[in-house]
Amino acid sequence: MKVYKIPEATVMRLSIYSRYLMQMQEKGIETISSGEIAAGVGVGSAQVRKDLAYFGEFGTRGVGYKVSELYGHLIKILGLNKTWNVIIIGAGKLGSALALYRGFNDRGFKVCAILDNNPDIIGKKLTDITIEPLEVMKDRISQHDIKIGIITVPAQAAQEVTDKLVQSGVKAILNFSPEVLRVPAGVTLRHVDLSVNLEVLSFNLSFNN
Amino acid sequence: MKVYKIPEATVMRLSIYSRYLMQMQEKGIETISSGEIAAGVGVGSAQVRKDLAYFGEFGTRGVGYKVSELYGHLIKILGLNKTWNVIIIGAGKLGSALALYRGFNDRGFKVCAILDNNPDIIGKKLTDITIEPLEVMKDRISQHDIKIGIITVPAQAAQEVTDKLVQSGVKAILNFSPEVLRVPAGVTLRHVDLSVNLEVLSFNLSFNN
DNA sequence: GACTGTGAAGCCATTCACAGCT
DNA sequence: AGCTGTGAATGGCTTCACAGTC
Repeated sequence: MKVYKIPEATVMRLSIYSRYLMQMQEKGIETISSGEIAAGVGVGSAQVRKDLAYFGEFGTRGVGYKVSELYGHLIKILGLNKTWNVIIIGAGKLGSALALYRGFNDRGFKVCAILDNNPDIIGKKLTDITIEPLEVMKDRISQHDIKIGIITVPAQAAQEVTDKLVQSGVKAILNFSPEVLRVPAGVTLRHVDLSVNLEVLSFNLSFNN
Repeated sequence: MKVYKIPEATVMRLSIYSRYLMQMQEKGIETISSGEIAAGVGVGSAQVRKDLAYFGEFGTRGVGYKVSELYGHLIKILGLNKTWNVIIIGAGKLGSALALYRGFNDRGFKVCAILDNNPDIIGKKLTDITIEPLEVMKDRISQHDIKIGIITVPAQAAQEVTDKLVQSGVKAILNFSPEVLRVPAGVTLRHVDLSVNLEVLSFNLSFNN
């Protein structure tokens, strides 16, 4: 375990392996090989073993991996052996949809607050949380010890919101706005660019015929 | 008929460059250098030039690029010089949010149909389109010559819906469900895995301290 | 002097292939 | 015999550095 930098692609695959293992566990499967995991998630078996090798030796030669054990390791590696409180900024359609997305809860992410600056929707309830104004950002973040923020505001507001989140102590940001954001060192940023994803499809359709 | 293989990362950046150029154009800027584009979107200037070099020589040495001209080239490269009709399968919160997402319309994607199998929401109107049952899939796809499908159904329904889309003539799929999908050769697939994105953040928060 | 276009170098992730265990 | 773990080979994207052009 003498590793500095883990490839991001590896981390994403670990997340996918862990979900696959959860399914296998529910099916009652107790032992699994790298080849079976690979077939299940659409990668090569050497890739699976290499990804795991960054973090230790979890298998038994000649046998494979114990599903529950490997799953436990992956959950710990991914930091999912605790609940992460999350704040969403932007309570439009997309922000509201994410706030109610079950997939987050299932994996240990809890949306504790959703903020917006539109007076027309402030006060509206989404199941158990209420849309609040941006002013409460700092309070909610320290109150719930929030480390992760999700941005679903329009492009022109995104950098300002980002700065406020960072200033309030958030350490990781998932950006759904179509804007390239800057964060200081020490803050992790990921960009889910919806239009870019469709445009890659458009490119492939246009270019390959 | 692939000529050269274009890295996917390049295509994604081209999409981002094009959006940045649109902004610069609106600001009235007529000429721009690779270094300015690079600074604007957070990459290196050599990267910008290499990305463009896959498709031709668009600049003038010693000067830079004409914004409107380069923008036009990128739009054509990305296949955005036409309108793409899109179908969404799954009219839950996320599917509805995507159906109403302005960013798609702004870039030439038109959501023509949104389907679901839940009788409680079939018939509901989202602005100008109405939620319809899955049975109309094939009709809508041929009627609007739809090549792109977006999947926002639960995991357990995703592969079945994918197969139906492919069978109905869709050639590109954007998958928002947390499920690894299989498509035949000739169909492009992209996966936007919301949980994976949060889990990468969780990993970074856990691992780097 | 400034900036593009590009071969070469560097770097990083993936795949191969096999030694090592069970 | 079967499967993991891993050094070596491969392949591919990014960065460098500079010749070419305005």
